[in-house]
Amino acid sequence: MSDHKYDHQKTEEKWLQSWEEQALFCDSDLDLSEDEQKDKEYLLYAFAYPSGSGLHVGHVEPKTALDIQARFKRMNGKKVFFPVGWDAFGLPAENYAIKTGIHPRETTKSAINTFRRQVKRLGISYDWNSELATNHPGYYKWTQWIFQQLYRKGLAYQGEGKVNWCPSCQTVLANEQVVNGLCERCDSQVTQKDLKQWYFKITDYKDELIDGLKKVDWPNPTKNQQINWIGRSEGAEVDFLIKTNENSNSDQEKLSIFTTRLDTILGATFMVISPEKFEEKNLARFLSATNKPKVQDYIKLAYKKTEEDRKIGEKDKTGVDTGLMIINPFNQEEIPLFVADYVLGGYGTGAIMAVPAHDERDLAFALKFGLAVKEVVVDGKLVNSAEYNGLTSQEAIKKMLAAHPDFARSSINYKLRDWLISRQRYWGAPIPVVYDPEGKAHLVKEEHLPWLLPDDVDFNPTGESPLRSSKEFKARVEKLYGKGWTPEYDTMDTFVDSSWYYLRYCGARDESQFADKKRLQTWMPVDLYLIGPEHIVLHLLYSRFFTKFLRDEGYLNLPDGEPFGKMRHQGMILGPDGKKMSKSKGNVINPDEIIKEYGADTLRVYEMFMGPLEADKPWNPRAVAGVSRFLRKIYRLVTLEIAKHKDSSLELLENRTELLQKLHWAIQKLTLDLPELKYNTAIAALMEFSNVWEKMVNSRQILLKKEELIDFIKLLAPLAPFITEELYDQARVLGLEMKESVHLDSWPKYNQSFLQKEETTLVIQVDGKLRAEMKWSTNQLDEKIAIIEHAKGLESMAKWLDGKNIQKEIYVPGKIINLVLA
RNA sequence: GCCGCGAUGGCGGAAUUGGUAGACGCGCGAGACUUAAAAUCUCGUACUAGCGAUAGUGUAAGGGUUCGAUUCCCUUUCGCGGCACCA
Repeated sequence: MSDHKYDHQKTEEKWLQSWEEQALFCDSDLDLSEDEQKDKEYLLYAFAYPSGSGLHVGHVEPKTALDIQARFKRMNGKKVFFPVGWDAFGLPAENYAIKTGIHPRETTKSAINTFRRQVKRLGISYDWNSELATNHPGYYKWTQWIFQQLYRKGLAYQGEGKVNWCPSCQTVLANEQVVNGLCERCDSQVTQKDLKQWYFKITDYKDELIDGLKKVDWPNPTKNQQINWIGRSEGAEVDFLIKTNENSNSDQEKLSIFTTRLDTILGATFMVISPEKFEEKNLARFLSATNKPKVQDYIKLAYKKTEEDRKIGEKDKTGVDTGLMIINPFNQEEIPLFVADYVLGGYGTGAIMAVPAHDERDLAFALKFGLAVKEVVVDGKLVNSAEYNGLTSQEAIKKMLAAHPDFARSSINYKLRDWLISRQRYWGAPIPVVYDPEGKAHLVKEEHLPWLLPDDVDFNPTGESPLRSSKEFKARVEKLYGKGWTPEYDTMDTFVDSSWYYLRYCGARDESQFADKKRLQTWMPVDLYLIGPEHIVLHLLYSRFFTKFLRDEGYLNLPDGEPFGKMRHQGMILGPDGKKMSKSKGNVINPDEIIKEYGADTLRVYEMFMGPLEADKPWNPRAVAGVSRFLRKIYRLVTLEIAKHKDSSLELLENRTELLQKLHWAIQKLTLDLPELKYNTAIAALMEFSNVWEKMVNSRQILLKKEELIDFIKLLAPLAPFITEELYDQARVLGLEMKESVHLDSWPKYNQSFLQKEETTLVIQVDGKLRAEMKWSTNQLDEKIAIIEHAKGLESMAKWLDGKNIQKEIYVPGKIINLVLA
């Protein structure tokens, strides 16, 4: 008899090589017939940034989860497109270059090589023919092309924008590099600096970005996050007047506020303006000599804070009294004007009326500065509001707007801002713009795309964009456009790269267009997008914006304009200590080591078994061994069964009902759970079946017919592709007709007749507490009266029912009986 | 601070159109095999009381709706993700 031990290392490498030779999943033919298109399945994993430290067990989870989906769908006859790529531009490679002098191109290349090797070792069935990397000129040519299309439509424009600036390092800092307002490298105080930068006008699509969410199958919380981010709110704009001493009526300064609670306007006891708006309107000219320096000091201080600090610091509110008085147009009341940074310059009108009785932030501010609190809505009705008393909030708003069109009008505000894409960095796609000697911007001519990222660049921070140090770049522009012309030195935000990669997959090698039009038609939209929760807002919003824009330009026939039909999220794999894995905590698990010790199948199945895909889950080294045990047991059981079939003296076991019930139950469970990505319960079902099987294994008779044995192998194949391929191969001796690979075979079917039991267990409760059980024939579960009578007559029920009055009898068919006493 | 999510045995988790809480795995305990160990297998394992049958308690805390709540509603606590230049 053969040895039933499984050598994972040898076996996995054998099949890896075999799959590679057969090019099993590189369906170079992405051009489907119309008939085949109905069965298309485009599976997308948020492509990864290839970090220098290699693949992380956290990467393994979503890749495996989608791979299982890909294999399951293929076995169910779908045409699967499962591409792979690398989000290869970005800050870490550049920072590494500053530190070591090694060019980001080199580190990125070797990081991608490492990732590619590791991903292949996991047995992820990607279509490598469509592989792409955003730093490749063949890719970023089209990133630049999209920039140019946006520019032509007026959706890319230049404006002033603030950046975090470290005066000591002489460099722009990412928010991530600012820690408590200090530079992470040198601990200097970070300041804000104004720069002329490029923006994409995503706000043109704000309403469609909200409405489109109705058309997609995304988790509701994700939709809500997007909706709240766009932050559409309906309200009113009201003009207040600043009371100044110099002028009487003629040119009184207007100050507009936006409010969603116009009904509370008679409860406004002060007004707050943002530092930015105060400066913009030059209100300092009205200040008294004593107030002026005070206010200006405050504004200076506020400007030093980053926006995030301002938002987070909201609970400890700061502000300064300007000494100016503002006139509420609804009752001519004079209220004081404060400058405070809890009001943001960029939202609404940059000024608010403060109603401390009905707004928590205003209340906190009022309490700190000793300001009046006036209640104007009680039990849903207005009070202290003159002619509006007694009205509901809604009625009051309507009446107020109707009565005073001269200074109050309804208005809709959005939190969404335009997308700032300029980065003063090297490792990104150059913005394809040149400036003429007068400083006017022109697009780089299309024949000059890709507008190559220069190589002769000094990465060390000098206070200016790194591309400025390239002689080649300047010379190139003068040569192509004329003397005195200069390039744009900034590069694009890496979010621009990642906003359209799922389109580029449909034609990754196409040099004549951003993607193959026919393949876009075939494969878009994406059928399942799996991304981490950290991408919920920005990446998805930007991608949807790009898709809608390209559709509007006629490049994409996608009526909904929604790129991702169904989307789900994976959770985070935490360290064994339950904390986020990080080098500094020393709790990082390396997938290579797990593969070496247990094999890729174990790693895959373990990660899928840890818990629900979307949950954060801590790593448990011992539980990995448990999964390995499970797979080795399967190997033992299957090879033993194959051996039994070869022994002609053995016969099929007669009473196999329990085993077959469990098998068909498991087939059903996996058929339902796998498409729902409920892998943890699917694996549990396979374990339950193998437990039943194992208990019978000492029998000298055959337990599973040949076909049933193959069905079981197929059931496990999407989850553990290596060991199942090996077992499938060994099962060829059974002489059944089989495919070249288990992964090309079809998904097993379950037989309903094994799933129905003759008797059903009913639970009997008294006052909602479990007291007894009874069995009842499954096809007579609608006999309510007989069932309740039987339950009441049970011997074990006597002690609960004797001498008691039953007030109510509840029967839930097939489930419970509840007898309610007093 | 704002937006979103979560909390179930010693641990990861299972169960929700409201109907037997704890599937499956880990760990732990006992046993079998073995000279022994490893490996493997069998049985047990929420908590409290009891030899046991059994009874009571129990899904972060408090309250509510219901015949019945892990599931629905309200309040609170704690934890996680995002907050526009990390990707």
